[in-house]
Amino acid sequence: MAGPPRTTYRHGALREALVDAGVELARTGGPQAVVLREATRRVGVSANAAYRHFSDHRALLRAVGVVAMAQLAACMEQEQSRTPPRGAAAAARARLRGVGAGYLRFAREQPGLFLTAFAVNAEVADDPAARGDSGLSPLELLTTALDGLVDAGLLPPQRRPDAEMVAWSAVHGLSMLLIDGPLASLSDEHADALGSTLLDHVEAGLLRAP
Amino acid sequence: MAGPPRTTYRHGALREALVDAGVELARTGGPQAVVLREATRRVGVSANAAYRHFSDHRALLRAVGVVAMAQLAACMEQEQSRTPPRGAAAAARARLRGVGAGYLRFAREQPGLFLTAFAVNAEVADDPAARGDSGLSPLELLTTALDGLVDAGLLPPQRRPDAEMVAWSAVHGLSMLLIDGPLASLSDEHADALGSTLLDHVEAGLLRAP
DNA sequence: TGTACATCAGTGAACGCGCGTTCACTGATGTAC
DNA sequence: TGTACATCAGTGAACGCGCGTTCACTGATGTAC
Repeated sequence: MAGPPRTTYRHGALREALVDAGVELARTGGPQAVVLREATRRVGVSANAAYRHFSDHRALLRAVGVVAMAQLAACMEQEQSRTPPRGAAAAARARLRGVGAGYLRFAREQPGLFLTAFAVNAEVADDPAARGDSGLSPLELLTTALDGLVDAGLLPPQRRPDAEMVAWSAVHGLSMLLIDGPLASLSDEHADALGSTLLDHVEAGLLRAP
Repeated sequence: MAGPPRTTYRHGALREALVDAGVELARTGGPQAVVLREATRRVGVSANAAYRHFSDHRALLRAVGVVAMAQLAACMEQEQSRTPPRGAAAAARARLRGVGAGYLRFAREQPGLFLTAFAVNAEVADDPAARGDSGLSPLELLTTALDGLVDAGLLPPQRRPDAEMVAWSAVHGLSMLLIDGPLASLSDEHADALGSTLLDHVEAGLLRAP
């Protein structure tokens, strides 16, 4: 983790190294585990060196959260690009599906980062680094997908305003039940199946006749 | 909080007093705020006196969680008894509605206790004190309501197995978005309306034709 | 090209804090005689 | 009814821990002459 002892007096890329260490801490133990002293320890630097690059502990956590948020967005985009859609309507549905599937997969595979992203959500919403390859944040990916469903004539426009919240709630709730909650001990197969079923329900709920 | 200084050497009901203090801490600051030393401080007792009644800090948190869980169940039951239903089908639907509405209301009105109940969820599931007046736990209230929908012929039996998870996810997810997340700054009116809409969606999703 | 110097990213030690937990103890209480 | 006594719920002090943060500092680096 700390690598070979520095020969140079100056580290050269301490900020990045601290963020990396912080990401690893968050990955393993969630936002609570992003401890400033531990990050500096892992990088092999004195504790107060962090203050050259972060105003305080929270700023480090925020930087870690930005990375987590970007990874979440990337996970969604990756899921979206898995099933090449044929036809505009199918493509629109697949885009929403990808958003949900990516969210669930990230929560399940990287619960620590997922919780960290959520923990700093409000503070990093405007950060241009908290985005995927498309340049969109997780929320923007959802918004775009829902807009696409309206454009395709699948989602009744009067249902559009609440659609974010309905879809996000369902998917976020399942994520939490699977991470912390009563569904934490499920096998991956069962969890995946549950995720699929949930996404079916969300789709059916949104796309049902008005 | 601490009341008048004890005249008797023995407290007499220290366990209850510590749980009460813990509940107040949880109410204000969530599970993180349930600090053993602070609870003893509020009761006006030395820190280690707690160890006469709890094996360790976690045991105190668990006891607080049991109270929170019972209050959650009571909130659901209260919501269920609000609208007296007419007709078996309407009654079955109202029972599910009450479960969801109570969950959302408790999360919104007592976020600290809500998070505490969730935090100790697995550990207090079997505790007979973690129940409402009906003797049912929150999960059992949900299960019972869903069974009632099947009995009333409203919920297709093949959808029954996943129904808990679908309903719970939606409602838990919205709760979290409202507490911690991007919906935290909503007005009560808007939050209530959102809750209603979400419950409509859940119902529509579960009860739609097979 | 070589040297003096300002910059500023690092160091090492220390701070105050609050936590959970353990120790040997004390004294109010209820009970047995 | 009065007294000796065992019980055990409390006390007070201390422990080790790890945290975030601040202090005065040092020395490698790049730049100006």
